[in-house]
Amino acid sequence: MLKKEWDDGKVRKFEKENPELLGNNLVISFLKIPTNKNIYMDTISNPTPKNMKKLDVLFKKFYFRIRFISHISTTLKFNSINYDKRLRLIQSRVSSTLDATINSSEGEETFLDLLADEQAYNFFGEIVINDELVEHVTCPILYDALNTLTKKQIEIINLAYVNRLSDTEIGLRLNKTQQAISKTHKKALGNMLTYIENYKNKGG
DNA sequence: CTAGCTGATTTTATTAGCTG
DNA sequence: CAGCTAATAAAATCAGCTAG
Repeated sequence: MLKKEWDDGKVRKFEKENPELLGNNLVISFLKIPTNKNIYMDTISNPTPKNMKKLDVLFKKFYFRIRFISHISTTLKFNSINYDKRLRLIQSRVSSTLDATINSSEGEETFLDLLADEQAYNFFGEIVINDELVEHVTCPILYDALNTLTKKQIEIINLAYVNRLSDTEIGLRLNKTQQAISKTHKKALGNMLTYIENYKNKGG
């Protein structure tokens, strides 16, 4: 490659006449990149429209990149802060229920620990999805309590807690009114509670 | 952008009364 | 007693808005 024929005098003159431009942090960063510096020297030494255009395009690209990175960086920071905020908010709202600790024969655990994963793996490593709540329950008392319910009650409990349907949706599926579902649902929970309380009172 | 407020709408719970 | 309905009360959710 030919040695650059730069006019040092012209460059010095230009820099003397434009101290603000050359003092600009963005311009300083731009000129730190060798390719940019070369085009800059070319353009000052030989300011043809072609050279000027080249330098202009190069600087625009450089500027866009800086702005883009800055934008992405700000967005990421902003989003991560909000994500964290939201997480803490959700945590503060639900912590009193499933995260509450209870005493069991296996020491201290939370209500969340009593629930098994929705997805379990069988002997062959295949995912098995159960649609029966009993299959998800690992707490023996809860398991027994579930088994005291009527067929209808179990059906509604399954649809409500496994299929995540609302009372209205269950009613549509079973051809019953929402109120009927709500009543049976409540009755089922009440029956289970009675069973568990009786078990505890007997010294379980 | 989020939290918080408000009014509208939807969902859930309760009640009274009926049937098998 | 279990299970159902209609009417209605209560609670939860949503959409739109504002202040910080």
